[in-house]
Amino acid sequence: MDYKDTLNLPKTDFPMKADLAAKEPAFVKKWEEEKLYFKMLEARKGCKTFILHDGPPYANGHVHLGTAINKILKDFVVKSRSMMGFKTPYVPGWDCHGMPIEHQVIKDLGPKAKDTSLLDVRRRCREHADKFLNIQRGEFKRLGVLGEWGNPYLTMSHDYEASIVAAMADMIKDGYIYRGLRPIHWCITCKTALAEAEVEYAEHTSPSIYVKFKLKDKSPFGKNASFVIWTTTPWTIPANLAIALHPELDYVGIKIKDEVLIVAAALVDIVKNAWGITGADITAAVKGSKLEGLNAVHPLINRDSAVVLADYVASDSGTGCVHTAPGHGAEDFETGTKYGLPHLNPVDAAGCYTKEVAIEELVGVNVFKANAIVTEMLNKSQALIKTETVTHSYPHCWRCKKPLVFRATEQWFMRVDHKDLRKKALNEIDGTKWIPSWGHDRIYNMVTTRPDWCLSRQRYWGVPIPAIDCVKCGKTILDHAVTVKLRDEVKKHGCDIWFEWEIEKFLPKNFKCPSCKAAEFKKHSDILDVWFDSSVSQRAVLEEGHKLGWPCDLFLEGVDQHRGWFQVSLLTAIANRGAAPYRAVLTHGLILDEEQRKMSKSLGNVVSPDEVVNKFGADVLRLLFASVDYTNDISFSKRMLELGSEAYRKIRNTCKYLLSNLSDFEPDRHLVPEANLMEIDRWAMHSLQMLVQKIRSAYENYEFHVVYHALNEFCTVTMSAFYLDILKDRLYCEKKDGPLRRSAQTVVWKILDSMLKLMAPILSFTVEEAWGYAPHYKGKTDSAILSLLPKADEKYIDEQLAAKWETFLKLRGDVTKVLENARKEKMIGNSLEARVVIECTDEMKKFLGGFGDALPDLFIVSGVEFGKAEGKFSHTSAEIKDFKVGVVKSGGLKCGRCWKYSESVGKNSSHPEICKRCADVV
RNA sequence: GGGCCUGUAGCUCAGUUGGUUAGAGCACACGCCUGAUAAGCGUGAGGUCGGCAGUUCGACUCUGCCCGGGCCCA
Repeated sequence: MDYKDTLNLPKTDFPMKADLAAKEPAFVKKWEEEKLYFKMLEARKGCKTFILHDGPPYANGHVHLGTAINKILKDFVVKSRSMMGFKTPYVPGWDCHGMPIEHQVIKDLGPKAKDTSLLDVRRRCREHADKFLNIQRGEFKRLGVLGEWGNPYLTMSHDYEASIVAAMADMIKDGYIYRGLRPIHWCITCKTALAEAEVEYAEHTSPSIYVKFKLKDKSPFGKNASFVIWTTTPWTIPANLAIALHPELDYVGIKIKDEVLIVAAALVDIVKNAWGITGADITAAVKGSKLEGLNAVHPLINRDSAVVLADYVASDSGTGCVHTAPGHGAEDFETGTKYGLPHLNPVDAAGCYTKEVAIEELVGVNVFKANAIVTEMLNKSQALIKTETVTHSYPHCWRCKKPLVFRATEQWFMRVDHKDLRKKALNEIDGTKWIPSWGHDRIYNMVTTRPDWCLSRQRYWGVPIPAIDCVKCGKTILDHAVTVKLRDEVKKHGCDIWFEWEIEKFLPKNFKCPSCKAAEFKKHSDILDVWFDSSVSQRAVLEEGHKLGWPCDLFLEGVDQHRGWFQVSLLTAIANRGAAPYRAVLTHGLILDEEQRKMSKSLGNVVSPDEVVNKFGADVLRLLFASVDYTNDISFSKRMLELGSEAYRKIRNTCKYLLSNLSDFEPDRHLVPEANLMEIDRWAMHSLQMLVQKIRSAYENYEFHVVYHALNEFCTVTMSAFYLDILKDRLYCEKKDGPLRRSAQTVVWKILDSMLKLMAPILSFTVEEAWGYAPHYKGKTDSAILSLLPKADEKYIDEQLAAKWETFLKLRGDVTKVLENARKEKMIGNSLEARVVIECTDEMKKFLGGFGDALPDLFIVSGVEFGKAEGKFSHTSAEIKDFKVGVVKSGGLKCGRCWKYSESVGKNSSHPEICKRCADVV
C-alpha cells in the first residue's frame, strides 16, 4: 500500500517562482484602481499624523538609482509609520524650473533657439518638465511607491509659483533682499551670464606673464623691492587692486642688480628657471602674515595695490603672490570683500573696457584683444619680467564655444545675517533631530560659514524677480507692493504673466521712483535661483497647498542636501516663519558602482532602476535597499543583485512553505490556545516575539537593514534549518486535525501572519501576493499594508524557555556533526537511518530528560539513548563539557509512511509496513 | 586645501563601557535527501578587522599620522 496519500503534504497555489517583472505591474494597477493609498489613510482616520515631506526630484530625465533609493526609503517610512498607527499622507512633488531643462530645450531647438521668443522657450520648458514628471511618476509607481500620485505638487503650478512669489514678497518686506555684486562666468559673445553647468572646459592658449608690483612702503626686503605676480589674463591687470599672499608661506627676495624681486621661498627655483636666472642672492625669509597691510604700486595706473592674505594661495605654481582683481574672480572677490576693496569691473557686457578702466587707450577695447596691449604697456613701464604662452584648461561657453570671462555683475541676494537669521538657523539646527547624528555638525558648519544667498539668475525658465528700473534715474527697485501684485496675478495666470504684461499693470496707483519721483519704469527679466523654488515647498505644500501641517516630521534626502534642500528650506522657513520646517532630517548615502566610484554617463557605469526592475523585479530592488546601511554610500554591483535575489527567494520560499502547511487551517476554528501548545511550539512563539520586538524598534529608528537581517536570519536559521525541519514529521504524519498538528499549525500561521505584516513595508508586492493565499480570519484586512504591525505578546515571552532551547541548539550542533561524519563514511544517508548515543554528565542527562520522548524528533533521528559513545563516529563536544555523541544504525524497520525506523514496524497485522504511531493515525 | 563621513571574510551586515581562538546569513567547496524539488538539510574552507606608530598588562574597539573612497565647499 502506498501510504503517501495518507499524509498531509504541503499544498499551496502560491508559486515558488516569483516572476516579479511580469506580476508586479498588475499589482500597481490594482492598487491604483482600488485606491490603496487612500485606504491606507482611511484605515488611520483620526490617528496622529506623521508627515514625511517629499523633496522634489528634478523633472528631467528618467529615474536613476539615486532617486529610486530615495523614493523607496520614503515608501518604507510611510508604510511602516502607517502600520505603527500613524496617519501618513504622502504628497510627492517635482522641481520643474531651472537651467538643465532650459538647457535641454535650447539644445533641442538648435539654431532656431535664437529666433524663439522667451515665452515660447518657457512654454517648451513647461512641456518638457511635464513630460518627464509623468515619466518619473510612472517609474516611481512601478517601484511600488504609494502616495498621492494623482495630486502631486509641482513647483511650476500656479499656486506653487504664487507661494514662491509670496515668500519673496515677505522677505522683501522684512528687508532680507538686497542688490549687490558678484563675479560670474560671462560670455561676451552671447552677452549673457552662464551657470556652472553651462560652462565647458576646453584647452585654450593664453599669454603667461610675470609682472612686478613695486613696494611703496618700507619693507623687510630693503629698497627697490617688488612683488612678482603671475597671470594668464593680462587684461585683468587694470582691475588689479591687491596682491594676495599665503599667511603661512615664507617669502624671500631675489636680488638682481639693484632690484629685489619677492616670491615665495618654495618657488624660487621654479621662477628663476622660468626667467632664465642663475645665481642671485636670496634675502632672509619673511612669513606672509607679516607682510599684510603693505602697499604696492599698480604698474599702469596711479593706484595702490594692497598686500592681503588668502589661504588659497598655492605654493606649487606661480610665484606665491597672487594678482587679485575682485571684479574678475570668485576667490579675488571673496578676498576683496574681506578687505573692503571695491568690486571693480571695468568691462561691459560685450567684453569691452568701460571708462572705469582708468587707462584711456583701453576704453572700448575688447578684453581678449587687450591682452597684447596690456602686456606691451607693462613692458614699457618696465614692470614685465617675462612673457610666454601657456595651454591650459579654460572655461568656454556651451553655446558659442568661445572663451569666457569672469565679470562682477549686479545680483539679488538674501542677507543671511539679517534679523539674526543665521543665529536662529543654528539654533534650529540644534533643535532638530539629525539621522545619523553627524548630520548636525555637517549642516551646522556649513550654515556658520555660508555667504549671502545669490537669488538671481539671468535665465528664462523660472520664477521672475519683479525688479524694475526707473527710466529717468536708472535706479533698480524691488518693491513689496509690486511683488504682492505679481503674486496675485501669478496665482491666476502663472509666472508668464510677468513677461506678457506691460509693466504698468503691476504698479500700484501713482507709483513713483523712490529716489527721483519719476513714474516711468522698465521690467527686469531676472529669475529666481531654483533652490528658492524648492526651499519654499515647506510653505507651498505643508502650509498653503496640500495643508499637511507645518512643521513636518521628517525630511529624507541624500547627503548632498545638507548644502541643498535641507539648508535652503531652513533659511526660507526661518525668514518667513521663524523656525525650522522639520522636526527630524534623515540622510542617506549615494549610489556608487562596484568600485565605489560614482555613477556617471561618461564612466559608462550607470545602472538604471528600470533594468533592475525588468530583470529582477522591484521587490528585489526594494529588499536590496533595505539590506544595506544607507547611512554610508551604497556600492551597487551585479554581485549584490544576485545575492539580493537569492535572499529574496529564501524569504519567498519560507512564506510559501508556511502557506503550504496551512491549506486546511482556519484560524478562527482551529487555533490552539497558548496553554495547549507543545513546548517547541511555545519556544517558536517566543522567538517570534523577539523578532517582532526587534523589527518594530528597527522600523521606529529607520534601521531597515536591521529589519532585513533579522528577517533573513529568522527565515534561514530559526525557521528553515531548525523549526520547520523538525515540524515536518508532525505536520505531515500526525492526524490531520489532531492536537499535535493543530498546535504546529497554530504557530505556523502566527508566524506567517506576523512575518507578512513585518515585511509589508519592504516587500510590498510579494506580501500582497502572499496575503491573498494566506488563511482567512476575522478582522483580516484587504491588504497587509492596512494592518498594524504585530506587537510582541507578553504571554509568549519566556526567557527561561529560551535559555533552555539555546543550550539545546548548541548540543544539537554536536549531534549534526557526528551524523555528518557517519554520512561521509556512507554509514547513513538520511539521518533517520541513525540512532544517537549520548555520553554525558548526570546533570546533562537530566536536562535532556526534560525534552521527554521528543528528542529523536528534535535531532531528526530514529532514536536517542544514553550510554558509552564509542567507535569511529563518536565526537566530543568542544563547547559542552564532558559531552560525547556517537552514532549507531537504527534498529527495527523503516516505516513506509513516516520513514522513521522503529521496532514497532510489522507488529500491526492490518498495517504491517508502518510503525505504531502511523498505524494509529491511519 | 577646508568641513562632514567612510574602509571588519567574495557580498551584505554584527561586534555590547578596550579583555580569552573576531561572529551571522548569502556566495563557494564537499556530501545528504528526493514528501518545500529551478526547493530542503548537513559539514567545511574563507579575515595580519585599510596601513603605520602610540597609549595600555591587553585595541577591531582609544589617540596621531598615512593611504583609498564619498558628499559639500574652496
